[in-house]
Amino acid sequence: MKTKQDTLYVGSLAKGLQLLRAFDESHTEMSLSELAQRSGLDKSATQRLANTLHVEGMLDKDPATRRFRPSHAWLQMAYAYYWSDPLVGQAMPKLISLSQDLGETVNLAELSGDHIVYVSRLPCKRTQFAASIIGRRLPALSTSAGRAMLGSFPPEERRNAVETWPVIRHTPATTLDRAQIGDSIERAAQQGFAISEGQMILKEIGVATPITGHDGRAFAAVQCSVSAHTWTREAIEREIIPKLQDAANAISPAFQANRGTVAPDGAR
Amino acid sequence: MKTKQDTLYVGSLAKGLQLLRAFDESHTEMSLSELAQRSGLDKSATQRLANTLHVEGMLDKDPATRRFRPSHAWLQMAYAYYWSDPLVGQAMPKLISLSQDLGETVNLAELSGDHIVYVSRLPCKRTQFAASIIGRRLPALSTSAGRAMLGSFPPEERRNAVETWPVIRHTPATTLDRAQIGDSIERAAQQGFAISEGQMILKEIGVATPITGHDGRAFAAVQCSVSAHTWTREAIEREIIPKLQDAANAISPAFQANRGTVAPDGAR
DNA sequence: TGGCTTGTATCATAATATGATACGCAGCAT
DNA sequence: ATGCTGCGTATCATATTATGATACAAGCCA
Repeated sequence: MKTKQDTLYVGSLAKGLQLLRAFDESHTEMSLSELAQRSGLDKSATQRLANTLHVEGMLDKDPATRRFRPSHAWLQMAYAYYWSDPLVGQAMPKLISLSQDLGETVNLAELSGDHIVYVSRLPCKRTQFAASIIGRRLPALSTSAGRAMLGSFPPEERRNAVETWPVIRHTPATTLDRAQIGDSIERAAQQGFAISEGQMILKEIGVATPITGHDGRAFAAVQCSVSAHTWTREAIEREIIPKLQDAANAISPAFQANRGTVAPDGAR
Repeated sequence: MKTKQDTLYVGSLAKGLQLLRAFDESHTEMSLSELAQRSGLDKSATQRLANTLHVEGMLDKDPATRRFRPSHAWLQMAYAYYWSDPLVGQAMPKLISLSQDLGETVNLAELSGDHIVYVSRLPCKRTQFAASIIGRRLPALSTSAGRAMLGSFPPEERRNAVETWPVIRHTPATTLDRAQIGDSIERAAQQGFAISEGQMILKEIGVATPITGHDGRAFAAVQCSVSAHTWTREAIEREIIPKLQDAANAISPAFQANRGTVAPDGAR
């Protein structure tokens, strides 16, 4: 397979990254052969690359079971990321206040292609584990944050997103009908906030307001997750939305440089 | 340079990782030549490897300035890490309660060689930015968490650590005298908790209690950071320590498998 | 014991990464 | 304008480097 580009593309490195990517929610530690399977590399390659990653401190290896798992270095990557993302530093203090004020879980989400990524999470109430850890990537169309952001896009782009961006069923309540999703975004565009219900977890309501750059285009959102058992839509609009909007507006100052996440040249 | 081991060590991959490691607090986005400088690789290598990382989505590249920076993928690494670390899932709920209860910043720290790593952070009060983000790595000897953990080690090992583990001055108040550090750890061993003051940030007090495995050996700690302006040592011992200990004890159930972070064979 | 799977080690081969070099394009000072 | 310098990009012949088939060892189950 000559695959991608040519020179100035180092296959070995790419394969090593494949190994790293083989770890996820349901594959938290793997034997050599599992790794080989999941990464699609042959045994020898896996052996060499995994060993390298181990020696370099990217993978821990249980001396007894010989299984690999992510090392602390994976957390340090997040640490480095935070410093590099100008938004985080700006937003964090306001998010903390907001979280204290609301007493509910508050998140910061950024757009990443057609998904959103939770960049910062401040869990308050007891909450689902997955809802308390950063780096989670979800289809933008299925999240309040994604919809809030899309609401700030020009209509044409918005339509295109609604038609082509991915949607995956996570709960029985996940909206798969793109027309409905479009409506939701339309409403977000008019009201300046988005509410979604039970899209990822049943009985979980997401509320989000967009953080916009100087061009009025959103690239992030302040999001809040509450339980449908204790909150009604009216109460949310009355007590949460205003504070969310204040926070988002406080954060959206002079973010001229919207993160230039452009696909590498022609590829992908 | 034949350097490390031999076959079954893939140099290109290692070099790629070097590039990733070149990013830190003070180097958040870099041009090609900066990257080359900081990683010690020649221009061509840097070019090829950085390009590969970009194509693979590990580095974003600003199309205008041509500078590289960490991509969202770096956060997803943290996401994967969390699932792989059994401690986090166990601890998170208790930490959230604790944080709500205390109204102060609560952290979960793990031992990583002679350093500690903040694995989870729940910022409450307005706090230093660095104190609110995960993955931070600090010399164990200079932190309350590290000292609390060391307190659970057998005396011989403890002594060895006090003598050989690294210490770096971060504030004028950082304790550099190893005898004093030894005393502090001694006290931690007896009392079951450690308090440190102004080690990393002036006027910041750290309190920590160890999370121990079945063998009585600590591998993590619950930590709390408070301001010296509003807290006295007495108040801390009276109001914070008991709750910290409760939390730590609640978390330390049957953690038989203490994280086998062993140095790769003979190397390093 | 024998057959299975999984981790580890070895080795000849050529494919792959290498890094020197050259080009184009900025910005900047003259 | 002109020439200089620094930077990102592209090219190419070379041999260093990664490759993956194979063989060996160790544990596990029947």
